[in-house]
This record gives sequence, C-alpha cells and structure tokens, in this order.
Amino acid sequence: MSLSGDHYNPLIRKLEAFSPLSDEEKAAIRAAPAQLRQLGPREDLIREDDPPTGVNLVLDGLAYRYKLLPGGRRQILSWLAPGDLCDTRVFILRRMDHAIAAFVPTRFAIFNPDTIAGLGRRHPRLRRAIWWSDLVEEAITREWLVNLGQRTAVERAAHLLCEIHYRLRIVGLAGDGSFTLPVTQNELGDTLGLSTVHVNRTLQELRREGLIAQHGREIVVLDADGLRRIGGFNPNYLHPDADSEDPADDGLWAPRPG
Amino acid sequence: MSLSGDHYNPLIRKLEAFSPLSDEEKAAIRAAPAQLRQLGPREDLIREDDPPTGVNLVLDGLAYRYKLLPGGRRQILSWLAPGDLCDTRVFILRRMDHAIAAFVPTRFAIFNPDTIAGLGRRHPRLRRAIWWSDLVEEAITREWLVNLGQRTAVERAAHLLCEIHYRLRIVGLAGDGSFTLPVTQNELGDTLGLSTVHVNRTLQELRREGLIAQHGREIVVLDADGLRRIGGFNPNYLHPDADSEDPADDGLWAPRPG
DNA sequence: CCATCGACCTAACAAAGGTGAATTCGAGGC
DNA sequence: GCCTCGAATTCACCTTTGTTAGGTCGATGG
Repeated sequence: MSLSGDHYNPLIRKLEAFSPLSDEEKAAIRAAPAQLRQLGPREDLIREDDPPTGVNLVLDGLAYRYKLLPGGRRQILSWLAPGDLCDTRVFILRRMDHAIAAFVPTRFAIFNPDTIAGLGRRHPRLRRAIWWSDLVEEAITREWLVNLGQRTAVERAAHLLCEIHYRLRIVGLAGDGSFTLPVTQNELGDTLGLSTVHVNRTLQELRREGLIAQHGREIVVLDADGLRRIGGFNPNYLHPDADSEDPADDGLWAPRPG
Repeated sequence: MSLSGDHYNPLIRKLEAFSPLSDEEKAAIRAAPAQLRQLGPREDLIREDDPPTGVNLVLDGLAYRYKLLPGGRRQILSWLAPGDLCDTRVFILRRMDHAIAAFVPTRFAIFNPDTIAGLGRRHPRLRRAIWWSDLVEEAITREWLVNLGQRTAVERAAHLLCEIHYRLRIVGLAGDGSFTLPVTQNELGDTLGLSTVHVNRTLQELRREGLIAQHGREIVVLDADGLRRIGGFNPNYLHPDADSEDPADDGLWAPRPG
C-alpha cells in the first residue's frame, strides 16, 4: 500500500509543525510505499532482541516503547502518537534493545529504510523535517529523565499530562480543553516510575486541586496554567520553532552536484 | 587545527568498536579540521537556550549534559567520555534544550557540521559508524530512564558503575580491574536522581558487600559479576556487535550514482 | 440474572530515600 | 606544621512512595 489513499496523513501534519511543506513534498510522502500493520491492544510491534524491521510511523491509536526487567518490572520509555516517525536509522543495529507495543488498537505504516532515505535525498526540506522529528524524540526522552530523576509524583504526572496534551494538539487529536488518555493507571505507573496505587493517589490530588477532571478516559484540563506550573512544563524541548534555514542552501549529508 | 597531530585519537578507537576502519578512513578523521576547546572543571561548553554551535567530540577528560530546574534541582542527562561524538545533527535546532559542561579539565574538538557531513558522504563506513554512535547514545539515555524509573539506589549505582567501566574500557581508559571516577558524590546524585547523603550510603553498601573498593577517585572493581548482577547490567544496549553489512552495498541516504 | 474480569479505589503499614545540620577527612597553600 | 576549603561522612528525623490486601464498579458474555 501507500498512504495516498489516506484522507488525513498525521506525518504531514507533524512535520508541518516544523516547516511548511510544498504540495510536491506532501505528494512524495503520500506516494511513499509502505506496509500497513494493525495491532490490537497490548500487542507487540517488535520485541527486544528482534532484528529491526523498518521505519515505523504511527497512523492512529497510541503506542509505546518499553523494556522489561527481571522481577516483572517494566519501564515505559516513550509514548508514540500518530504522526511519530520512529527508528529512522535503527536498521544499523543488529537487534532492538527495547520493545514497541500498542496501548490501544493502533495502525502503523512500515517503510523500508531506503524509502525514507529516498525522500530525504530528493527533498532537502523533508530531510530536515525528519531530522527535526528525530531530535525532538531524543529531547523528549531527556525530559522524561528529568521527570523521573527530579520531580515528585504530582509534578511528574502534571508534566506528562501537559506534554501529551501538547503533542496531541500538534496533530489535531486534542482541543485546548481536553484529550483522551487511553491508558490504565498501571501503564501510567510504568511510564512515571510509580506504583499503580500511587498513581491513583496522584491523580486524585490533581483532581482535588482543581487542575483536571476525568470522565472515563477523557482528561479535562480545568487549569492549564496551574498544571504547567506544578509540572514545571516548558515546551521548549519540543522545539516548536518553525525552521529558519533556507532548505535550498542546505547541502548537509546530501549528495553534492558533481 | 586538525586532529592530525594527535598521537592517539579516541574517536577512531570508539568507532572501531563498531567497525574496523581502513587507513584511508582513519586518515580522513585525522585530517578533519576542528576547533580545539579546553574547559576547566565545572565550566560550561554550551548552555540551555544557546544556539547550537557545532559537532562536539570529547578528546579527554569527562563531560556531561544537564538540565536545571527551579529550586536548584539539576538532572545530569548523560556522561560524555573521550571518543563520544555529540550532537551530530543538533544544528537543525534553534537552541539547545540542555547544557553541556565538564566534570574535570576536558578538551573538545568542535567540528563544523559540514565537516562531519563530508566525512559521511565520502566514507560510507564512517557514516554508518557515526550513526551507530548516535544510536548508542540514544540507547544509553533510554537505559538511564530504566535506571531512574525502576531500580533502587544500590541497583542504580551498580548499573552506572558497570556502564562507565565498560565505556571507558572501549576507549582504552580503564583496565579490567579499576577505573577513575572523577566526580563528586553530589554529581553522582544528580546523575542517579538521589540526594548526596543517599549516594554516600549507597556507595558504602557497595563497599560493605565487597563489590568495589575506593581509593580516592579510583574505583576498584572487586566483584565484577556481582556488580553486574546487582545492577541488572546487560551491555546489549551498548550494541557492541561488529558491523555486519558490507558498506559498499550501503547506499542509504547517500548520493546515488547517476 | 449471574459470573467474570479488568480497572479503579481504599486503607494500614513498611521501606526507601530526603532533609538539615553537624563533624571528619584530605589535599593544597603558606 | 598549620590553615582552609571542598568533599565525604554521620546522625536524627521526617516525607514520600511502595506493598499487601481487600473492596467497588461497570462492561461483557453465558
């Protein structure tokens, strides 16, 4: 398949948060051949020690990277939202050092690394945008390290909610006031390095303070500023800035004429 | 300057852990023009919000990435050892989302991004090796997330010691039995997400269990297996495997003939 | 209607780790 | 040899978070 039939392509939406794309660039993305893979809830896309397969793009749903430890412990390393393009270079490695799975039914487009390479080669602005999305993923991981290392339970939870709300808004999956958080408290705990019981206490505190309300799996943000303040959330690490360079001048890592 | 005068180039040593390099490839690295920067202890190379400058290579000493939080909290995000090539693509971003500083007097070679791009363009095997070192840095950050999220203080410390010992050995800066850990307990705490007092208790426990001994800043590994077991250290995430691909066949992201 | 199952929630208690304030140690400078 | 200073160490106490165990609720299926 290719993505050409998709009325709505979340990758385009995501990359345009960095740099506007021409019709030709968008068409190139839509025309890129990909394999479609549909996962049910809690199903693995790829496991630790498996050889990497391709470049994964989340189309809808919600996925996560994780690592298991002896004793049944699990750390969730990142959340992958629609529009997130994962592992653009991981084919270099012999095997995965972590696994990827879906929280809820999730569709992936799986590209051959050559396909992504070709897009970058033919469209310098796409190459820059893809690198930007790689760099943002790395920055998110670092910020999560800050979260686990320095923040209290309430701060961690508030920070995560701000980040997810922000990321979902970029791809049009959340409004200003609310969003869907399709994960259990146990999964939140494995994300935040907290026990399920303490996640429960922590969410209660956020509700008691009037920062959020929950209706099922819908999170209503009652006090966005307060949530940001508690979590110490500063979106700079998501690098929302529009691209500043003229891509025509950008020959980095690209073939040189002659 | 270039690195040509350096009798010993830690980048070559590091990259050869992935893939053996030809004399021509090594010569290309040595000939790459770079700016030398020498930092004193606790001095910053670059601060959060600064625009990225270039691609940084640690030549000797020991450096770290970190992020500050209100209230004087600090999380150290990674340690940068000699041979670590940092931020090969960060020039894409407008500003740094974290800072880099030195633990001890440290020398850096700072490359123009174009220089690194050129190396990769002309030497496919170098490009692969540099990507590998990027991917390993990302994997280390993920493993640190596991460390902070799931492991107890003693486990965290043991894991960090195993990792650092391993990484220093790769570049010939440690033998099997001991290595230098030139950081204070306060800095260890900001790395491990622990208070200084608790780092002290934790190191005492590792000594009491006969796993390590300390002579000043020298760590003597008395029971390497025990330390690995306690820390749950599995070096797979450092991807020590030699490269398996024939670089001649590797045209990914590279200019295509014709 | 009833049984089942997963998720959410609660409570009592235990353990890990943080805090603030000394005190000791050790290397370098005089 | 003595002083100084940062780092390591110790202590008493406290807070946060984990653990174990149970209970409630709602959706699903027989």
